[in-house]
Amino acid sequence: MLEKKYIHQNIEKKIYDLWEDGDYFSCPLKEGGETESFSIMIPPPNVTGSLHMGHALNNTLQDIIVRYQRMLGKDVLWQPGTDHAGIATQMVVERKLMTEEGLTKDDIGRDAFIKKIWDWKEDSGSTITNQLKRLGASCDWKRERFTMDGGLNKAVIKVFNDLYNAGLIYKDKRLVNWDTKFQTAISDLEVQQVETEGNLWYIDYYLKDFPDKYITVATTRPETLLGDVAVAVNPEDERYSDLIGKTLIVPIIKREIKIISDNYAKLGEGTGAVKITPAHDFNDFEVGKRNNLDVINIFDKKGNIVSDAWVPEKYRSLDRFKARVLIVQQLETEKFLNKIEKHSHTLPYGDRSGTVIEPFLTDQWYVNAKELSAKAVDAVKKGETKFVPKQWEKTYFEWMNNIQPWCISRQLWWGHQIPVWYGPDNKVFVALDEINAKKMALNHYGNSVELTRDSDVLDTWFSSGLWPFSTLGWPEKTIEFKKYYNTDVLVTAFDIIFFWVARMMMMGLYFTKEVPFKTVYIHALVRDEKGQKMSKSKGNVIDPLNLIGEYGADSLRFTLASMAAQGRDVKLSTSRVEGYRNFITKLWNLARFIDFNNIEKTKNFNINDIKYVENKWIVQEFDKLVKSVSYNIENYKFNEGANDCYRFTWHLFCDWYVEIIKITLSDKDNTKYQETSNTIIWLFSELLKVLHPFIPFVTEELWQFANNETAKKMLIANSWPKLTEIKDEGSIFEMNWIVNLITEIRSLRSELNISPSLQIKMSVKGLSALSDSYIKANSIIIKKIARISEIIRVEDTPDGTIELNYNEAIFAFHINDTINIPDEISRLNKEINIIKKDILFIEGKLLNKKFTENAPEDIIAKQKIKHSELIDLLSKTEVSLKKFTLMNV
RNA sequence: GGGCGCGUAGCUCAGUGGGAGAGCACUACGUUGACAUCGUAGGGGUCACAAGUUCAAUCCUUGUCGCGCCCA
Repeated sequence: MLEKKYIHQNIEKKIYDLWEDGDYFSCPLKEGGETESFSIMIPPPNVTGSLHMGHALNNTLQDIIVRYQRMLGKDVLWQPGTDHAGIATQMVVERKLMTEEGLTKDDIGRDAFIKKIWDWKEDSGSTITNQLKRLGASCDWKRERFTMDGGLNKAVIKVFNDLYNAGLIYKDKRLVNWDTKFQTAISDLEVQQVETEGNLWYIDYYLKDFPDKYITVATTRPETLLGDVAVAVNPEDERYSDLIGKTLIVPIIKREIKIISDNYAKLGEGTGAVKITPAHDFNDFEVGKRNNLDVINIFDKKGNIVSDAWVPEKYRSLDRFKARVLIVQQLETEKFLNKIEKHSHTLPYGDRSGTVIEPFLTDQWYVNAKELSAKAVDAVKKGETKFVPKQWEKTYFEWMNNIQPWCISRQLWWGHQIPVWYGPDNKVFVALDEINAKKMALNHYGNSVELTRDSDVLDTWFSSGLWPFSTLGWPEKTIEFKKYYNTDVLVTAFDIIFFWVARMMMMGLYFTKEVPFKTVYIHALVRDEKGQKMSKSKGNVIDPLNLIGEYGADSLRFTLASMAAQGRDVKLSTSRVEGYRNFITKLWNLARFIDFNNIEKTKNFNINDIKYVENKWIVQEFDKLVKSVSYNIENYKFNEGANDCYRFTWHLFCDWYVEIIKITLSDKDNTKYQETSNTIIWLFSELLKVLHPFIPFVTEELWQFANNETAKKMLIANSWPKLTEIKDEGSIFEMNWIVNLITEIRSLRSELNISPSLQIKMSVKGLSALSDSYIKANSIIIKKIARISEIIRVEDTPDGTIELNYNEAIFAFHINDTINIPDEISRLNKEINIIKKDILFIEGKLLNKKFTENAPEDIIAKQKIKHSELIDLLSKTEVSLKKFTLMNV
């Protein structure tokens, strides 16, 4: 016997262990070409991360796809793993080191610190993968990889060498986004532009040769005047045209700088004159290059003012924000400050550190991304990789076409150390390892010299970019690589298109000559119920693990799937999860109904042999479901697939089919019993298969119940349902006729406030032969569900009955005692008015020549049929009304 | 400034060139040995606004208003 309730807490863990113990997640890796393969690479979550709603959605969708493809019989690999997340991980371990031992990473040194990180990874690095298991993710855990694995490191080093040798990696001195907290370069994608209320300071720069004349420049960063090398004006600006080439004195430091003409100074903006600080502004850097200006750096790595001799003593080593205050004070005292205006502008913040990012001049390694991007763009244009929904291609092209050199070096300790060694004269040797570097050095210098390895590491995305093939053992020519590359689909959110999709496309095409995935499915972002991005600072985070704990993983999965409409964000509310939890319960109770009736699978039952109408009807409806769910999963319409499942299970199977067959099942001697009991257990069992990708736990548990004796394999390893051979439109029509009739009777009863407990007699007039056969065949069903005591065929409907016009017939209900004549008159009048309005509407169309001339025939025919039906209904309803009017006299 | 998307029931969202649907919430009633995490029935919508295309527009086009996101 099944438990009275589905208690997910007791079952999910048990089922998951059974799957793992039975090795159901491992890719079969069948050699040869007979079995079609299907592969997905998980977007590796950050190793320091814990499961949030985005992960929950992302992995639910992947799991649906993967379970479905497995059931189709394909050789499926879902490759899991985590990303070493340079800054984030280093930050976590640094913090831990400080709280537990009171030490900084510099106190213990690089090697010891890296060991600490590995220790941490050993202890805590599997948090998120364990959470994915709770969600039900059926990844091939035995193949789990980490972007810092030895094998992946080998791939990274090879890629660096190859790209360097091809001239696609180079060292350059440019401005980078500098994080003063972590003291490393970061990607511009890791910089958040934040709208900030600030000031615009107007500062007077006096001319050297005309001490009473000055130019006023406006700046949001007065402290950078220490690094000023020019003031630019627009060549068209008449106000300044005679001043170009003249010398100005920078306030405070008294540096002499030139007034230059450059289009960067905009005519209408501010005073029209801008100070140029090439070392601390991306635009100024370009102006400096155009005009051959010096580059004067005023900050150290921490964002403090440098302590060079030329810097006034009181500013040396001073924090950049304190320096600003003091410099403004000094400008004011010395009368250089013209005015201050409120000004809102955007400031760059590091998304991990939360500090203001500085443009900073450093030596870094770059990948010539422009060169690599061309093929990545072509591949999408040619359709080798398709974006779903298609609109995201635009975003991809937009970014790819404006791609900047990719800065790949990071001044961190945690990551793949750059395979570059420097000779005593800073000569660069790029090699696979130190031994090879030494050989190269020996060749170059003629004697052995001391080499120093570049201390920087590579951007995390440099290694994640290789993920689709490095996880398969590349650069070795492994059978995994042959079988599973390229992958079928990448499932991810749009915010990762630039970070990751673009990089995998570039790296994949360069190194494997193939696109890394045939499809990129971009799903929504999960927001809270008000549509706001979930964030810790807003406190609106819904923890998926809490939801799993309360409602079960299946409920959460089903909710996410049913809300994953393409091109729209998912606004999640717990009431929704609760609603779908009820769906799980409904399914459970369906099983209990079968259980209660002691129905078990019998051998030698062939679904194609069934002959009773209700069974043929529901089986054909089920075939429709199978087709539709397959289509919807294959086309990434998860919400529609989930809703199909919901509708069929609840509103067809439970609400109608089960109710209809209850009578049959209550009597083992009923002629329909054998077929019907076989059909329901067959159907239930097949339905579990269709639901399994969405709600794997409860379906697996019920599968055990439904297949007691016969189940050799767990549900996860069973085949997706095949369509039956039953094709009988008549049975569908008949059952719809019955269902609609019952619905009408129920409506009428409710409208007339007839107690459900009251069984009423029903007279029927004017049935066609076909309808009559329907009534005959299904009278027991009608009586039971519509609460009818007796069905009598009559020539004329008796007086004192309430009449229901249904298709060609009239159904009259004998409720003399409780009848309320005035109420019935008003009910009929209301109905007549509605019918008349409908008739007018349709006649408006049919009398319109333009409509009859232009509209397609089937539409016109439909309208005509509807019209005649309405006319018929009207006349019959009017007859009913007349009878009551007479009675009312 | 450039780009993308969204305004449909009280709320959260589907959907379609031929009289608009779901979940939740709401109202009334509870006959039934699967299910009160339930059942039956019901109320509730100028499909943001305006113009255009069309025999026909919630859907296509354009514009307006409001909202969100991405990029600079």
